[in-house]
Amino acid sequence: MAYNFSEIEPRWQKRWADEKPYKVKRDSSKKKFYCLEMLPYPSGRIHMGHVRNYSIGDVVSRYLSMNGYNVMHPMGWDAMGMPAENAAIKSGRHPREHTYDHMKMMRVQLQNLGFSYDWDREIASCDPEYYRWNQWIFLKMMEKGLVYRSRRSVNWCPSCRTVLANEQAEGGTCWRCDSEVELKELEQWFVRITDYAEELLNGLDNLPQWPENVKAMQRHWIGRSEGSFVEFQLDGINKSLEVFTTRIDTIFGATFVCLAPNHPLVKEIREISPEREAIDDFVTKMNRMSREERLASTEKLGQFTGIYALNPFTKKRIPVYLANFVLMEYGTGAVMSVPAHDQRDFEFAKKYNLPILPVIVPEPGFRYEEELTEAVEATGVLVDSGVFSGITSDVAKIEMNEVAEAGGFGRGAITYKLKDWGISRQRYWGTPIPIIYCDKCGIVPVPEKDLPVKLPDDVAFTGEGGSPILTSESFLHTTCPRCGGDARRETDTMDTFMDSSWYYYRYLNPHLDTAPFDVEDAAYWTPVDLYIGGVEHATMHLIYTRFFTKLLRDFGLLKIDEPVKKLVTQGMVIKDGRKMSKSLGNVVDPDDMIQKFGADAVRVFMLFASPPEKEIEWKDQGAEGALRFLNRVWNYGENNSEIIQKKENIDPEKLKGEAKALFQKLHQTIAKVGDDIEKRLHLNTAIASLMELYNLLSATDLESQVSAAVAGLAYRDLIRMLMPFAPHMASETGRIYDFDVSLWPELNRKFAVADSFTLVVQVNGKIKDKIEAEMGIDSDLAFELATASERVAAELAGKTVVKKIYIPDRLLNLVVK
RNA sequence: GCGAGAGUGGCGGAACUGGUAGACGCGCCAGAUUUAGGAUCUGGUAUGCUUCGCGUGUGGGGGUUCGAGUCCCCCCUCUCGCACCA
Repeated sequence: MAYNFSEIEPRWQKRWADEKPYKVKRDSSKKKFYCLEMLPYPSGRIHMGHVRNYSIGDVVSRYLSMNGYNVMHPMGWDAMGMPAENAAIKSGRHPREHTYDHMKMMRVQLQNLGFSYDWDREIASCDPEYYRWNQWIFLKMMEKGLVYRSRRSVNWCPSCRTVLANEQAEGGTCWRCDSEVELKELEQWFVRITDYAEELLNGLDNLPQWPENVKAMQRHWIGRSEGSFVEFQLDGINKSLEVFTTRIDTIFGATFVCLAPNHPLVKEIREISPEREAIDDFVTKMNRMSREERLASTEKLGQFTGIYALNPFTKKRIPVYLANFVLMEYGTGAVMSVPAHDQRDFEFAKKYNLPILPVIVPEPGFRYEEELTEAVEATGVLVDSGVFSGITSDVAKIEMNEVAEAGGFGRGAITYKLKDWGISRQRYWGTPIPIIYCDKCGIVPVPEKDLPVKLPDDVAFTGEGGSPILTSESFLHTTCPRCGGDARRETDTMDTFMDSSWYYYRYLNPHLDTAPFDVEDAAYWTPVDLYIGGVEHATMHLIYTRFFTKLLRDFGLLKIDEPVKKLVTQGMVIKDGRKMSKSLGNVVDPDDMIQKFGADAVRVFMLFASPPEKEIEWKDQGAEGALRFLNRVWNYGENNSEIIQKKENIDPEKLKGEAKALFQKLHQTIAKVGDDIEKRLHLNTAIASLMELYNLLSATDLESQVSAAVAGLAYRDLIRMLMPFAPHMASETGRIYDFDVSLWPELNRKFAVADSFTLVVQVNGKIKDKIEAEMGIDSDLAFELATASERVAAELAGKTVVKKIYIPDRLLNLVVK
């Protein structure tokens, strides 16, 4: 009879839910392993990406448990955020109801896949019991001076009606809804992540088990740049402007200065400039340009301001321009332009006929043409640079910084692309920022004893007039904790990336009400040993979460510097060569697949088709193949139940022939599968070798008693090794034939090697023959065997062997003349 | 443009330390079983030729080596990320 997954799988799932075999406790006598998968947003349905992500984690968790590790394997919900609130606006139902319904449905789906979570540790970030600690962390940060309020031009999504972090507005569009992002001035709460920029950058060097591309993305995101701030006095006005440059060594070649069109100084300049109208026109034109248009073209556009600046080194008077390529978000929003040595400045100078003045000789003997065709960006030796002429760029940078600092008009400086993290969101479904505004006392933090500040229920979800929280009278009005007078609450909520920055610490003590988590539990369980998730979180979540770990460490709660030892970013699950999406109509639903092939087959196919980092194409035929394999194994059991149940003692030393070969294959497989899971996470090759073991087992003749005994053993161990991949089928098999599937088979290294090998004989590097030989033979014996071969002998006839290269147990190469 | 990674049969992929290229699976072909289909089982499946054999072959070209999918140099293509970052 075929393996009846639709009866067997639910039965085991129920048993696991009832008996909780995956519940864990701190136990210092055991080696711990913290296996974490990125928690899902409760959208209502899990998708194939989740299935893949969680299947990988489940194999590792189950495998290590079977090997005696104390494995922490939790699951929870990133449950705040805009979709639930948007749904509430449409349906009138409270976001909480949506969210809890969704979590319930998805929990069932995850249980249907047989994942080994300790469900008693489940968390939901929308639970006040959880977000109370977001608020607590916020207050702690405030105590340490790590949060501040500031009026800033921020990324505003008109559709979501909220502020977005830079990371959430990459490419000028909202990361959630893709609408075009606008700039808007708002009072916001900011977190000083830039205080940790240097450590976040340097820490990457201590993460050898993180993928190189993720580290590169983070380095780029942090964007450290060494250079100088230099102040330029404006001619005839008592004002100065500050530029940032990494090439102060080229300052004698600066022939103009450029400002970002939205630079604050522009307002003042236009007041006194003869070019007032032209400035206004240009600024309007730039503002009108969409971000897309701006990105599409690299054409340099500029406008003379009518104002001149004085180069502090040369005292020369140079024009100040507005330029489209200068970004207000970076450095000071102003640059000194050295067209001879910067390509952008060069293009600008060409277009507006500004002088180009070379001041660097990149290599000895280099001559400048009458007319440059492009900027010379290499460093070298300074010329025409006053007292600095003749020294190298490197030295000049240091000396010029010193001169600038002594003269009070500049200094060496480091800038970052990383910005402080704006966490205010003008939405309801998030953690309330625990702040009270009092007319007398000003900004007052909510005292710790009053936490959590809970989300109010008396709100209307109309989709109009900003955050729904503004409709709650009970929430808005409060009393000042300092003076007791009337006061109002902060109505902004936190970016949900705050929630997900530390959730895996809360799993340790999900219901603790005196602290976010227990310090000693954290000392035992952290860091996370393996973290699996999508590469789309390479910058945002994975930078924030590293930042939070450093914060919590500095609060005295953690003893680690980095949260995650090994990071794996799994590839996408695609269909018909494309990303699955509703609009393409190529979405594969996990529930349908479970119904069709069973959870075990779905899991096995997902893991078998590709190594984790790579993309994977969903194919029903592939899942069919996985099911076929499980079925074959199942049927072998049914046909040979006696020998499987017998459990005879085997003396490996006395084995011969087929029995010995199978025994050796078994131990080779134990070694290989263990290595593949532990060292490389190549679950595809682990499954392949299990298939190989089965293929040999099914081909083994069971006539002799010894062979049958070894086959029984091999079958039981095969099932044990299948347990992490296909836990339902393995559990049921173990139950039927009465053996324990909770332990990984013990490896006998002595038998994990074969006793013969194929000696490959090459002559001048070309394969001439393959000869079966005993393991461990020496070079002379190998040569003897080789020359005994007719084909090799024919090759050697009449020639001299000049060199013999013998690679033990593999190959013999004879170099002949 | 910059950064990271990848190019191996019809397809997904394997080859871990420079040592038998194509494990394992999908698909396909043939056979067995079956009234038939499906399922199952057995065998075959890189390619060329003069096919019990010989040669060629890991995107292209060169190099190092007794030996290269693997190491080095140049080029091409693709994927991902960033993108006027001063």
